Amino acid sequence: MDAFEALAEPNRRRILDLLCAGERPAGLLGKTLAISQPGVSKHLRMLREAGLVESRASGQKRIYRLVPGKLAEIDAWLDPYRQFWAGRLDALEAHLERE
Amino acid sequence: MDAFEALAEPNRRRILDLLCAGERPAGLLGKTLAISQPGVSKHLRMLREAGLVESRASGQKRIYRLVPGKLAEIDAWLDPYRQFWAGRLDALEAHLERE
DNA sequence: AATTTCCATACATTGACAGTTATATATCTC
DNA sequence: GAGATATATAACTGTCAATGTATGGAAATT
Repeated sequence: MDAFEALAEPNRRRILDLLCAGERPAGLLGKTLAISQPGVSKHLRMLREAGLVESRASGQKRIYRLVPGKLAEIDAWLDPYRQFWAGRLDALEAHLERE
Repeated sequence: MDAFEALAEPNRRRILDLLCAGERPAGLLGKTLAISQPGVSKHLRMLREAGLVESRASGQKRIYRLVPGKLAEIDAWLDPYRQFWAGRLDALEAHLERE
């Protein structure tokens, strides 16, 4: 499961949104988002396999935290597209098309 | 099909990468990426439904072009996460956690 | 008008994933 | 150590996407 696939699921994005505010135990994530316990656990597993989160044990609990590296990669992937919504390169594009 | 789902498929991202260099007819996209003709057509349909591309007819051909709006939305979604890979807010996060 | 080109769509198959239920494992409390 | 809590995993099911094959339809060519 790569990062793009992991982000395709809305609940997983909501989990990341919560973790953006700081690390959280798995159970709290499930309760906050009203997802079943096995549901959260599997989403967290996929987020882990995608490299988007990490976990550590703390007593009975597993505390999850965001790992920003993969999101930074996506941010970098977006880079060539930024020129489009900046709207600055219509003329350049037309020029390239002519060649 | 929303934009995140559309981006989950590697060939669709490659299509967008090609369109980033300028508009292209469907057939050329398929030939460049070595995808079957129905394959490209269906990927393009999903990209259209996700609002990531638009097409216009030109004779027999359908010319596809990038529509940057949805990518800009994803860019905006990433915004709260940028603080993480900037690495500037560890202290702030710890502070928030203490409350 | 017959043929070719370019593209979309219908159909069928396969595989992956989301959700539920039930169970297993580890930790904590008493 | 017995029971309760927190999490992970297994098994099952329904749904949907990805792909291949075949077909349909519009525009260009002859």
